[in-house]
Amino acid sequence: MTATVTLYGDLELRTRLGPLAAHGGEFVNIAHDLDTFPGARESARLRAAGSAGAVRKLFSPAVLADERDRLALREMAAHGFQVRITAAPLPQGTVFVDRRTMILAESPGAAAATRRYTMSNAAALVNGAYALFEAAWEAAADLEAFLASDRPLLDDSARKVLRALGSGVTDAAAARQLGMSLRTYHRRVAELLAILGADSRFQAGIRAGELGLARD
Amino acid sequence: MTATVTLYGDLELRTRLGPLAAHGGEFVNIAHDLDTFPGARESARLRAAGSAGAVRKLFSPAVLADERDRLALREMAAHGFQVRITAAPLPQGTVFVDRRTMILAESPGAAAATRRYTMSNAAALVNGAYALFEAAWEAAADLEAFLASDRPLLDDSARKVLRALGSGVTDAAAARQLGMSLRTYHRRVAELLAILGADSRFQAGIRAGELGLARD
DNA sequence: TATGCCGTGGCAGAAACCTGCCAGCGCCTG
DNA sequence: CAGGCGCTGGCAGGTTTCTGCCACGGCATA
Repeated sequence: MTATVTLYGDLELRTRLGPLAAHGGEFVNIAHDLDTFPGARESARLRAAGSAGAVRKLFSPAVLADERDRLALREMAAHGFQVRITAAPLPQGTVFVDRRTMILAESPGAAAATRRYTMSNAAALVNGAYALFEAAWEAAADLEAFLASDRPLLDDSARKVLRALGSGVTDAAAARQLGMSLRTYHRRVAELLAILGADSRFQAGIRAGELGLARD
Repeated sequence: MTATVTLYGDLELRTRLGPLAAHGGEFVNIAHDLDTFPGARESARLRAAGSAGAVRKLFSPAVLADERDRLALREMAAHGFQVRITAAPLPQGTVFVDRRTMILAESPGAAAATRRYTMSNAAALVNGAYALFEAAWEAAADLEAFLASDRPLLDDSARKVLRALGSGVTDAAAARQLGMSLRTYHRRVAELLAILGADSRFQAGIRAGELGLARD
């Protein structure tokens, strides 16, 4: 294979990717959701019997929109795949095989027969992209942690409470700032902690920090 | 230019990169430190007069090891560059120009004349790598936030306290788990909060979460 | 040996946080 | 209009956290 080739259609992708992925080495899949690459829902299960520990999957939060896909992700994780969610949209799908080959999905919305993929084993390109993947992976949240918190859609009130909490002032001061009574503030804090699935403020802070909630 | 070419030595890099970077469009620089790409310390200053807002730089924490480099980064930020630090090592340097061209540094430790770079404007490759960059960027910490916390090197004891705190149990339970008295645990907690520059546990939790300290 | 320093642990008092209880108010519905 | 519901705010009691104080033990040094 020359360093970089274009694959036309899902059939050609499967033809080329199949043998690469079949021998059980390291497999990395980065995608917007389970539609980014064809057969993602099925291939995960087929591979489950192999060296699942070498499989890493990074998705955008969009993958969690569908209940069945959430179940599918959980199943992957239960089979030993490492699944993480990043806050970024990941509009472009990427697959790494054994850190030597990468395949990029070019046309997210195209039909299976016309969809194009770019496949490369040029060391410099693969290594560079892989390093970026590692950076994104490092910062991404584990699937279960993500689901546990469910990346809550905090309403305005909750955001304000989170910000006040994060500023480090006493509850009395924060309540005054927000123009509510201390009792109400305490209620809001308790609700926020419940949303974040935390039993303490520190634990809630870690969750919020990891999910980037304090940046919103 | 064909889709992907190899550049040999820093001189050829500058010859090709110079015109691309000179017109002031978007410029992204991803690097281990300020040695990853030649002239990083000088070119940042030369560019400062242009559209600094379109310059983004992502570094690994190694870039902060040298005091002068920290000052250089601060200067970049003061000139309007966006500078972020990711927890990943970023062994491979990458430059994106206008989201259409990317250049990857191949030999981090090589001498200037023998160092190789791979340059590509293949849309699929560039877009895919760029998406990964965006994911890493999204999760990276702003330089000032990083420096403010200074990514504390927590010793074993502090890590244990952080983990105990993050588990959500009471201080009494955590102290028992760690085999220390409640008073000592409180001292350790206070020290950790001081290290994180926080006035409350929630605030400290956010800091720790954003910095990925809970994962170590 | 005596002294000083440092870290630990117990205790106490204060501050901060947590939550149940209840009254009051506004809104909605029959 | 009356009744029900939800939310707010004050209060009280309890729990958790915070930190100063002091005694003690271990270690290093003169």
